Amino acid sequence: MIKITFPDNSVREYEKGITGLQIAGSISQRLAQDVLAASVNGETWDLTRPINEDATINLLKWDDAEGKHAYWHSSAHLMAEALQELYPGIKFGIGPAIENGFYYDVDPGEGVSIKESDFPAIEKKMMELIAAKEEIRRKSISKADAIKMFSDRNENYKVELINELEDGTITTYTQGNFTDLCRGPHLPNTSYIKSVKVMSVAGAYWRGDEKRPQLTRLYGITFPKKKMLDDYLALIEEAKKRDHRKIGKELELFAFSPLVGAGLPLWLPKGTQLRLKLEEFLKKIQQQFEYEQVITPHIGGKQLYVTSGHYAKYGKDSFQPIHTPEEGEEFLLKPMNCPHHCEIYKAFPRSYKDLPLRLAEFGTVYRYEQSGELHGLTRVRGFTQDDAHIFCMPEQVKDEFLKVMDIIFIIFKALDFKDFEAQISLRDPGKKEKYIGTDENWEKAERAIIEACEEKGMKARVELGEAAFYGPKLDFMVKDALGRRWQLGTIQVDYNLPDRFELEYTGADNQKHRPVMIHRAPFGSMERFVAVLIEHTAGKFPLWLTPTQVAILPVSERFNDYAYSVAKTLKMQDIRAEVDDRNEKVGRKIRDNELKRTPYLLIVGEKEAENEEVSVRKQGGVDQGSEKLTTFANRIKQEVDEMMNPQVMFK
RNA sequence: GCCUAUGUAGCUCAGGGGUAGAGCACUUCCUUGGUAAGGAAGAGGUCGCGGGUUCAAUUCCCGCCAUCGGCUCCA
Repeated sequence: MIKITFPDNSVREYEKGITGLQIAGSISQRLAQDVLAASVNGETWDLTRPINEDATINLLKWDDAEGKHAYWHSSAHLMAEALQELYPGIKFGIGPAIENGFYYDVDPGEGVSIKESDFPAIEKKMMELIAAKEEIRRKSISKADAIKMFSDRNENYKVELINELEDGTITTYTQGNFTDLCRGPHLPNTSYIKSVKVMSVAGAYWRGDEKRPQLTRLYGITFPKKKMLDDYLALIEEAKKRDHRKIGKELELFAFSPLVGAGLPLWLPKGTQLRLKLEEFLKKIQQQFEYEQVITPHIGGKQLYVTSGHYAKYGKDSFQPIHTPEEGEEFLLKPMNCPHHCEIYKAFPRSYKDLPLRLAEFGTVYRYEQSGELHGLTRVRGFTQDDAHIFCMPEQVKDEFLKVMDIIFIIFKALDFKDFEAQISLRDPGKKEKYIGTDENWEKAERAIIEACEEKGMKARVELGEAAFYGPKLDFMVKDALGRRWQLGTIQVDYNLPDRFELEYTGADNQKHRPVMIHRAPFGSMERFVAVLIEHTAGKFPLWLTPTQVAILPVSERFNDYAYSVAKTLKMQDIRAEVDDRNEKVGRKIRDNELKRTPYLLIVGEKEAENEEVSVRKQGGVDQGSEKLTTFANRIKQEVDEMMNPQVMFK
């Protein structure tokens, strides 16, 4: 007999060799139906794997991440099995469970491609294999046997994986005619899967390496109930309605033009109003934090970027140099603002009394992103960073870093961004050649970031190899409507550019010292930030961000037509109030659905009759009582002004 | 840059070798006191661009461009 301890610390005795599924059955029939995997001493196991020693067990269901993971992992195998049936000679790469569903990377063979039109056949085959209720069996295998087994089947991708595994830890899972190298865990059989959907197909490089073969990646998702699949698909449809590209077009915020070029957004009047409000908002905060605003040109001489190191690193992959009538003279579109700001620092001799020097600029930069990377406003080739560079003494770094974090928190709070993630990006210690600067400087900078996060008590994910090439960074990531992560705010500690530009200050000791530079952009870029803001609010921005257009319109017999034409000219959509005059045909047409979403504020009324009562309505048309037109107009104006004041916002 | 898909009216989309269709929106008129009202008439397109095949191409083929979903990249 063995002792099994449950999450509530209760203990039961079972026969040696009992399985998770049997334990679940001993508790209740329902649990035995719902359970998908078992956590045994903290390790996730198959339900059918015998337990031979005392153990702590947690039975995992759909709502447990690990349960769902096992479910989707088995689904990946199921899809692979279906593919093996449909595409003889197909070779398999890897097929993991992911956040929503799973994928499998496959090589269907020379000249064979799997297309969207093939999905129904794949789904049909998967359903057949489900109906066959194939048992999924785990087996330990020696490294030599594994290599032989997969070599015999020409599964060179799998063989490559096996070669990296340690002998004695290798397992395979088999269902029907399909055997896969896999750590598991898996469902007991294929019939657990009820509803399947192949979502999309994409190319994916083997092991994420551009230089290696490109495999076909099939994404899929499965559910234990048909309704759950329908709900999931409906959810995606809903999310697509929040797509900033769609809303940005509807609200006339921004546009693209083939003549201007891909990835070069045009800010339309209303989008510009929104953006300027955000910029003004940040400027006010930055004033309080003692930043100084600067302006620098959109181009810079080649030597500027040779000095900064960017030319060597990105020169070939950037917009190419601008030439002048002067022989050999070259300018580059600026891909970042730092070098310009370094030159501002160098414009004068600096004393320790001048530091920290905080130079801020809404700097527009141009980067030649790969064509396939462009994405709405979130990934563009010309964008404006809410950039600033803080030049400070080494002992001021942490304090300055913390202050920047404060600014970011203020912004996220003001805009109700709750679900952000923080990520500390360090360099890949194995690939030091990818980065510029000394080991000592890197270590100092990395330590400063980690300590600052600890001091703020902020949990941050640490990613190796994600650092910028000149320094480590702390990034703030926010998800878009479809759950894709985008980096917004960023803070980067840089010991390298000050070296390259030979920046100096005179210390209290009358000696020359090198300042440290902190790059930071709380929004990241105005383009990406607005995009994410649109998706988070579905285009219903907070009032203080809503560009306001206060108009007082005359009321007359022809009111309806006149108000309508004015509203149309102004592209008004948000009607906040209307004259309450039941004897007139009051702007019925204005409440047209199409007009409702304009980020404009409209007050209609008669200029002469300033004492006219207006009815004030909430969204949804609920009467909020009435007040004088002028009172209302003034109140709204004041309301908006107050909301624009950061001091009021964060009390 | 790579893989997949798409590109037809302002928007959402249908169609298909014989020089274009719907709904919504738009214009004019009529009707209408209520949160996406109804009717009549009208306007609107070089069917992404460039080649090829054909008597004839928006449709078939090739190339390019742009866009969607991914991969790689992201100073």
